[in-house]
Amino acid sequence: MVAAVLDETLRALEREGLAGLKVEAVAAAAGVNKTSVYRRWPTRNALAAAAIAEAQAHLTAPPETGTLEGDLRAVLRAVGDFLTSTAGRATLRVALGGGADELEGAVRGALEARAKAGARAVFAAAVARGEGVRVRDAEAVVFGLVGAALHRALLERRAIDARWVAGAVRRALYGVVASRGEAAGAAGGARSVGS
Amino acid sequence: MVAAVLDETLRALEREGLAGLKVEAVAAAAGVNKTSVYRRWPTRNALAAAAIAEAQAHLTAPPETGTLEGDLRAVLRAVGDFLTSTAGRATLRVALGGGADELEGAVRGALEARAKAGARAVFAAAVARGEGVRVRDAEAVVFGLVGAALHRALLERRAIDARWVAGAVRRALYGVVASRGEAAGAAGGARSVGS
DNA sequence: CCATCATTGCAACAAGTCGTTGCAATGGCA
DNA sequence: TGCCATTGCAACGACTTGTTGCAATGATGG
Repeated sequence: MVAAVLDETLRALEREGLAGLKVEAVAAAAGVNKTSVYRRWPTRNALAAAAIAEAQAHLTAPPETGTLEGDLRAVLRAVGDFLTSTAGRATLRVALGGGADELEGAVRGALEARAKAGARAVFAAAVARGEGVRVRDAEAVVFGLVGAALHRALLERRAIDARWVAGAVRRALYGVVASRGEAAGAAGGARSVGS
Repeated sequence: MVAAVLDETLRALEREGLAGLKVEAVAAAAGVNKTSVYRRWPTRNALAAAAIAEAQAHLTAPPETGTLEGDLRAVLRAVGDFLTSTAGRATLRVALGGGADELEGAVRGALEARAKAGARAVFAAAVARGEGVRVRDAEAVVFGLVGAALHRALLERRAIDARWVAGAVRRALYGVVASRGEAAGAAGGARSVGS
């Protein structure tokens, strides 16, 4: 019963957002009486928080690949999977809410902490391997990539596939300005790195 | 009366989103009877659509600066201003909605078309000037920058100031990998370009 | 100055939603 | 069997939503 309700809650959050979450509708969709839902989760926020916590618990960090470009691709693919799942879209809808709500802030904080930790880990490993990057750029690069994925998944509504991920990571690392004389070379060379 | 209601509608959309929009509350906040609102805009979506259309009508394209980096900074600053305004946040909340709604799709389409047009114009001008970029990358770069701004404004909730804009554009154009031997030089040199 | 017309305010309404409560039914466990 | 926690069910009061009829207002034109 708990699992079914939390699952339907995620589905409802994805569709309607936190403000539009209807406990009674969730209960009905889960084949349960609304009284049971109210008894276990007294408020709308408690129900939403439980559903989101459940969803986050199933997340797992991508494995190391041995190169910064590979690691970033893996991270961005994981972000893409998250952004195209019901759990992820529900989480994001709550995180992107108005701002006054306490739950929204907590979800935002959790997402940001996760991204920040991943960014530092991946860049620290790259620096240790002697790749020409600075840990100083870690957050900015990863936040930028996650932002690009947000734009693609939530605004453009296009698929976050391997091809797009590879291009985004390549642009983030090497830019798009042809540096003196080695025009397409950098892009082509970079494309052979990573998973 | 019309202006006051549409203004309050934007404020309400920013706070509560499309699903949480309460016509009666908007009317009260605008110092108007709800009947008058219902007569002019029969449905919730009609009211929201009118408010968003009003908001978009006041937008203006940033001026050309003479360099790609300067143009991109101007565009990103404009995006930042939009994302920190009531009108912008309201628009985005609607655009990022569940997906089934017709209004949401229309708003997404309008935002994307605007970004796409800006991207092509800026990159086409840069290519014409002989800067080492390809128009092919225009959309990807601008969408990536807009996405980064989304992440910063809506998830991190940090200010989109000149410093951050300059860094984001520099990274987008030149990347973060120190290309053979000119480690910090590329960043420092790039910083002197543009507005 | 008056007649006309559109706009707005107001009060009441049916229908529906929200969260609570009291009580009965169910089912696992000793 | 007796006990306990969990769930279903029906009813409730309070509130919200969108509609309607009617009166007040105010601008325009003769």
